[in-house]
Amino acid sequence: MFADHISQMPQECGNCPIRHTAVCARCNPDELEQLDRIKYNRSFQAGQTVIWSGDRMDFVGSVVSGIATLTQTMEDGRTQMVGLLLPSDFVGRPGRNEAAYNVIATSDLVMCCFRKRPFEQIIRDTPRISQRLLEMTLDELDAAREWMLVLGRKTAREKIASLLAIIARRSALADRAGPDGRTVFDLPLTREAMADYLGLTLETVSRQISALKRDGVISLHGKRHVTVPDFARLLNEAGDDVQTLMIQ
Amino acid sequence: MFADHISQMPQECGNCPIRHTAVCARCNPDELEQLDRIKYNRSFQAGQTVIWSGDRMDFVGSVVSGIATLTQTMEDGRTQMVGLLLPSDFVGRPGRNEAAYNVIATSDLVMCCFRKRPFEQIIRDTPRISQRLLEMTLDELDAAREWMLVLGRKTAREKIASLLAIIARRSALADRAGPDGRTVFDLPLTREAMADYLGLTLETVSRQISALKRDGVISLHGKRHVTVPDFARLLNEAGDDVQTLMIQ
DNA sequence: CGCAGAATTGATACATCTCAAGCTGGGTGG
DNA sequence: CCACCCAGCTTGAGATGTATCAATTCTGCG
Repeated sequence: MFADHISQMPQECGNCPIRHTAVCARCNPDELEQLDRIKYNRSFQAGQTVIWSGDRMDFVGSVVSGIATLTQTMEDGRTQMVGLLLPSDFVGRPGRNEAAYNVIATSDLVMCCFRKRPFEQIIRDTPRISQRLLEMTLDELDAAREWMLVLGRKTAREKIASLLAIIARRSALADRAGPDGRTVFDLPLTREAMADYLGLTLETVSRQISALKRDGVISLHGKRHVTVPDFARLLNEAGDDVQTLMIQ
Repeated sequence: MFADHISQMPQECGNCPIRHTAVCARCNPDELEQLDRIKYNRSFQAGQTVIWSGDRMDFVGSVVSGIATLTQTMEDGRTQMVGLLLPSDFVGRPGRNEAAYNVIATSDLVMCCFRKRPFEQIIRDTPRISQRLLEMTLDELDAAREWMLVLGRKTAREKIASLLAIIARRSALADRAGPDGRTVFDLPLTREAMADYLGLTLETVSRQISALKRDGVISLHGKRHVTVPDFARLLNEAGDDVQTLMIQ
């Protein structure tokens, strides 16, 4: 097969694309230097598994570029995605030795990894890092709770609309071009991955995307490139309170 | 109606039931003294709302005794529970001014509240507190992700079995009496609250509890007192990997 | 060109919801 | 002290949304 992973020389933090958004966002030069000493880059190809649930994990790290998913699996194969990792998102848990979830590269992926033991020591000594990690973890918890509402109470159509809205908002590619407020972005997930995100089957995902297209809520160019002519309408289809959400 | 809330004199931290499990768990006497200066107790009656989503929130705090729920609501009234708060659980988010969820007392409830501004200053200055908060937040995130698997991929019967197992494990009342390994505990939730936890209707909850009873997985004494003759069987009904989970 | 993975579409099955009717047990007031 | 009340719960019958099983149809790529 392919090389299990492809090590790369550490990059300069100075021109790192996630320098001001990742766990190191608020580090001063001295703290950055400390992290630099224990870091290394790893690259993965689309489809590769970064780590299996239950495996020993001797690093934590940040997604530098690309997309990965966090999934849980039941014995009979039912799969639920529990995290969607975009650049600057943090992977792994300080103080835990084994991975709790499968981490899979959905696209080609670059990660900035820190050796776990020294990283644990650094967060003990460096409040600016542990507080940034707390902030990021609280954000993830909020996102997880929003996701729980989607999983527990929304219809298939609302789920798809919610996912599209979430991806549009998180995706750096998304921008409202022109005064008409169209939103354009690429879907980073297959239909099956979307199904695992939303607790649906891939057939239901496909049908609901077709329905949203038929109803003019979205239009597709290819399978992955999405245009949303009216973002408020999409939020409305998601069952969200449009007033509250458009403000941000 | 009732008094909106009933203030009480702060209790001594020394004999506080959550002294060694809450956010203050690892404080030294000096740090405890700092927290003591900004804390106050509040009591709520069963059914009372602690705070509404969107309301200004000028405190954070810990559940001292009793049970509360965190819920999200859609405009049409659909409700999803996103947190179940037991003694020592933390409520509120440092750095946020408005509540993101409804917090409702399910039983009579006592909270140890900290004024938000000074608390935010203290966690900036006191690594032992912010690191304990990070640890608790990571635990909550893990619980939320487990819950997402339940919501997204489990059947109604598995959902009920999962909830019973979760409550049994978290409940202080639960104990394996005798060598036969029976587990006994009280349900702290109505059928409707269980439905909101699991993304079901209360009728489905009722039917599935009846089915588990009929099949001998559980027995009920009254509506709330549960006996589990064989905990491994309950975990099996929950769709969980029994090998992994019984070890803890 | 033709293959393989990804996606779409159709027909049917079934789990859960919805609507509706009773039941139960603990508290209250006559 | 008993009857009644009512929130919480159970059970039933039928409706419905999503899953399942099964063909096709795309699409990108060697």
